[in-house]
Amino acid sequence: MENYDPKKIEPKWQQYWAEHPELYAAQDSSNKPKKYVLDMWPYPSGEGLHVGHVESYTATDILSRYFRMNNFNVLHPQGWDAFGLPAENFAIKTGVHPTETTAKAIATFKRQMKSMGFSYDWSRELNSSSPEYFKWTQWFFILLYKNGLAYKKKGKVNWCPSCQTVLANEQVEDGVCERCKNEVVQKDLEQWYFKITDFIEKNGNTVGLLEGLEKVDWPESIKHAQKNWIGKSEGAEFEFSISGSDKKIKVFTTRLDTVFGVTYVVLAPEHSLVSKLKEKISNRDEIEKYIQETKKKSDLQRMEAKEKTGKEIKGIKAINPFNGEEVPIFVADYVLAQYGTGAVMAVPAHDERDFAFAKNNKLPVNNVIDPDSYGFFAKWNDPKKVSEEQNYKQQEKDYQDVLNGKKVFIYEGKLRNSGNYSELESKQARTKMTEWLGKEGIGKKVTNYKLRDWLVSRQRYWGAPIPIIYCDKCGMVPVPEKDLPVVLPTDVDFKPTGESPLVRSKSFHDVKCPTCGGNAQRESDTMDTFVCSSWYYFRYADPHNQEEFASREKIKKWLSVDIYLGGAEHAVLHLLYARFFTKVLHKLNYIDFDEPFLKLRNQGLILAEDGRKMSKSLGNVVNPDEVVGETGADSLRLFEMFMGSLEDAKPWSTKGIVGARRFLEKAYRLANKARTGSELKANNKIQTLLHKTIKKVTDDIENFRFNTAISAMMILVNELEKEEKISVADYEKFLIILSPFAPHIAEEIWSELGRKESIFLSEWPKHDPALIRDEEINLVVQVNGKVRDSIKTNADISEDEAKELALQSEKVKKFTDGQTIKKIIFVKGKLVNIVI
RNA sequence: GCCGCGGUGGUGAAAUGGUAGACACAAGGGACUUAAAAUCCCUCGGCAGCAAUGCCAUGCGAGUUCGAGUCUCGCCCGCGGCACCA
Repeated sequence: MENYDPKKIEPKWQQYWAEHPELYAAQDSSNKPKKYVLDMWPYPSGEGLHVGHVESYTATDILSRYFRMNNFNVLHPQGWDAFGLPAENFAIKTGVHPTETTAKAIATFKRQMKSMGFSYDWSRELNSSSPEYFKWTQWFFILLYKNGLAYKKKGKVNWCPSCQTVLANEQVEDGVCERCKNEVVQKDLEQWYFKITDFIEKNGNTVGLLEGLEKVDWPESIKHAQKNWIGKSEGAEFEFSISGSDKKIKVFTTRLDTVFGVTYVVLAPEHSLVSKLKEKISNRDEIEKYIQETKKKSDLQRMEAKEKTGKEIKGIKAINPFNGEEVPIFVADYVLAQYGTGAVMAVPAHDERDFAFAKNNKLPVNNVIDPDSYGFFAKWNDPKKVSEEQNYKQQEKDYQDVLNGKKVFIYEGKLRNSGNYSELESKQARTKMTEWLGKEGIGKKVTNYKLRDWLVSRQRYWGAPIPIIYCDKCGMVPVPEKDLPVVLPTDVDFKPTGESPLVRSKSFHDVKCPTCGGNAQRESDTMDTFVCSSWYYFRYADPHNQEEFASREKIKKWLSVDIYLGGAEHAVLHLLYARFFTKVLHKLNYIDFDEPFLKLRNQGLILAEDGRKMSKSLGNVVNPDEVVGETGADSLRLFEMFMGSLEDAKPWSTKGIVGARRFLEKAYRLANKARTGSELKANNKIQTLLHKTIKKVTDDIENFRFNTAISAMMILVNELEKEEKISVADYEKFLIILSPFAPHIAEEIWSELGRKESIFLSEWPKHDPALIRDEEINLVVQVNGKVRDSIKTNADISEDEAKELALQSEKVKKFTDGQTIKKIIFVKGKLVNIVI
């Protein structure tokens, strides 16, 4: 055998695999059990594949190959989330059409993926920017539109001045654009929305977005992020009447139990009542001025302002229906117009924000929850924290401060100063109070959510056109299915103007109405690229279907996705939207499942060698092409899996990769020692280790612990190296378990051994339970939990024998001599602990 | 502020409540070589000791337990998510 030369063997086997698609193609007509193993499809950026891509694609490749060898019919496709701003921005700068840029980037990505030996079924490749694909994206839009789930609405929206387009709430992070990091401003615009809020809770037979999280195997952090984003809060809505007006102020609260502590009511500056009550307001100018001022502030400024500002609306008062008290009404920008009713009852004694505002405006603070009743002192009573008397005095003072309204108390407890409700616990009080509201007809139990409908229209070119036509006579008309796809025109000027570039394309914009044939115009906005990626996993099941987005039969065969891998940054973006789409299809009876991704894992970030994020500007990006060229794809695959656990962030190490390479070289050289059975004596030690390794690697793959699977194989190889001869049968078993990790070298050695068929047609080896049983163990002997000796003995030594053995140990005697032994703990096959 | 995840050698990291540091990188020493590379062997958490060995050690402090990196509580630090959501 020659030396291990990945430059030679890797291209050779990549070509072989390209010529033998039957090795990895998903089989629509097979009866074998299926596995759908999916990567989040990448945006084909001009920069090419990142080592972070390589990490997660290697993981799914290992799983796919492993499942195939375990006799599963595996669907493992790849495609391109090809619409998006970078290509369009590039076009603005250079005039090169996005179609061209995208095609080039895809070619690079695909070449790089093939050079890694990933076993994708390329016959199912998708490209979201191809008309064959976005025809169905448009079809989905119309499906939603026809079912009342897509609608147009004017309202406050997020506008990115740099990207020159609106953004969904999910695409705004800390007030800045998720893409370009510029500050987002609010604009009043008419835009398209998808009714994602219809699916927060159960919708017909379709399990909602919240409840559905309970049954999927996803990282807790992602589930949490989604729950958080949906932001469910249960409370009550009820009305304050206004003295001297028949208008009412509707408020939402989760703390109805504190309603006797209301000392004022606040309206958001945007609240419609302010203008409706104009005539009654005596300080109209002052209020108007305040509202204008807050309008000037961006959301970011409003959030950052620490002072709670506001103005009292003079001339009117709100009446607390529970006690008939008249309280002042304020406008203040700490109340959000978009949430709840845009108005709140303020209870400074029991809410930090109200407390801060009340202090600023010298408003009364009325305590209505007894802090003593609900463990206010629990914290102070902890003897570890406070045993000193001076702290008792502090407690006393805090207690008095709460009662006197000098301190805020936000916890629940027993009500006081609350009329008939005094002495009730918070929870009980809320129930009774809500009942009373219902009886009086002034309020009810209400659940609020933070999640808003998904804003899907974008004023950009490089996306799927929204298939709607505006007719002077017929109004809004969806493009008939037979006319789909609505393709992108080529006569456009890419320069962003705040309108979609499509507006200025004559060939695109003017059209005949499909209903009446009269003059009409096309909708010129395109769809958010997240719409394209909300349904692509269906298309892989049936990628060439001309009649449907995918046939029911194929969907039934392949979906749901069994294993889904991708970055955590999609926690509330793609992963939420895709679940919404699946739920819509379930509701409309296209499919019979309502969660798209059963098992989700996030790969951790691969950081640069300096521990910072890889970025072009820092010049610390690792290019997979270079690594493959220098060390080989198998080494890169192996090393990325070996670096640490899949889900953790970990820094790249140029030096570290040589460990992977050395391991492969050792494995390769072992072929020289391989002999057929008759030349060998039975080697129990090797047999045991081999079968333990098979078990460990199998378990580890199933549990995404690729790093420890590799170290187990390293241990095996280190041991095999010490042998003069090894059995071919044993060696082949090792090659098979290595093959998902390092497919090229495994194929190469396999064929060197004289095998004519691909190693990937082999069956995954099973460990022999009889062989992995240890005959001998090291019995650990502890004294008071400290290890004092380790005695080699047989594995099924009895309790009495073990204790006897332990007590005889000289090392142990040093510690036990002259002591009374209280007891002896025995753990079978493991240890003896002598307690003195 | 709230929620989630994490903190282990020089480094990346392993450890069903049962020998902490497997595996690998780096470093040091040695063999082979005219020499280098490659390869192989040895050492490699800290302190003390020639050694046997002992003590200390998984962010800090307590607790549960025969026994805690692992479980509980309280802190500190880092990363991520949410955040004037009433």
